[in-house]
Amino acid sequence: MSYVKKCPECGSINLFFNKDKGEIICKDCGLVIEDKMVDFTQEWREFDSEDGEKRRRTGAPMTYTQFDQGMGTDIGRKSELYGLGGKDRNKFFRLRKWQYRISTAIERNLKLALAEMKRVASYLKLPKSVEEESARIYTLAVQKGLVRGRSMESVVAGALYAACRRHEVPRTLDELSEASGIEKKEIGRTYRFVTRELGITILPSNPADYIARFASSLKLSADTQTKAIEILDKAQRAELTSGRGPTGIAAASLYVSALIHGEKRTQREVADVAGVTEVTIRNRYKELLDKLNLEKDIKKIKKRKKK
DNA sequence: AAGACGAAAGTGGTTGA
DNA sequence: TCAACAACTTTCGTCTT
Repeated sequence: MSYVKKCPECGSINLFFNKDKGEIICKDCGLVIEDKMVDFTQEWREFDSEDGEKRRRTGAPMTYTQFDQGMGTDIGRKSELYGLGGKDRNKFFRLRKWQYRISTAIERNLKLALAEMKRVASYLKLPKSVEEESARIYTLAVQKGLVRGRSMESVVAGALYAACRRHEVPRTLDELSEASGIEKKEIGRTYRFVTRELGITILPSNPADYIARFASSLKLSADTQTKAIEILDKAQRAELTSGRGPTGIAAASLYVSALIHGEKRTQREVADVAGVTEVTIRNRYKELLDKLNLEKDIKKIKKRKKK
């Protein structure tokens, strides 16, 4: 297996390693560098604990979701004091004190923020990869001093939102807002600010990414989903999508395709799960009918019903 | 009676001077 | 910093099933 250290596309060394999918992805340009990777479990067997100690070559995985990336040194607790004489004992306490002092405001802030992030992420059932990315973004933001003057929570929410977008598992601002208790516009503001300051480029979110989630909460069939994506595709080619809110488009496509497949949902229902109003769905829906001449499909259904 | 449709006025955010 | 502007929402009345 070739061992990749740099992204062949943009040269970045900022690679993202997704254990579940077995992929390596470039965090900067999104290129999937290596997929279908082999097996990452240890290749030896442990017959007793000593054996394992000897053969283990690495420590715990490095992660951004721990405030010190899982690599800090801990000076132990009292239980480990057993057997230390008076001199050593004093030394031990001095070291503890220092450690405490060293953990500056930044680190304490990070600790708190990452706890909050974990909470929100699990509330939204976000995959680990997104949480990781979000933690990375937040860490960078703290290091650049971008949190100053903003509430920690809002930056956390902004980082999460950005991470979702990057990983193409978009959650709407509304959902983030509900989960974090931060106002929607506040999240949007910090999100824009942080991404701009950190120079993170975010691709405009793709309506297709919303389809699966909306469809499942509406209990629509896989066929309907496929059709909706097909419609979306056509809509994009007809330039109906630029400038419009992606959720509106996704919702309208789903609505139409549900209609075609005879799994009718009311505009209200679709509007609710998509977080837009019926009116928006209607507007998009009308455009879709006009530009993609789907009328014939709809009419066919109606005729079939009459028979 | 519920859902679909459309008009009109209001809202928050972006853009360009 | 302010005004114009586009997208979207809210509200409400009417039509259709």
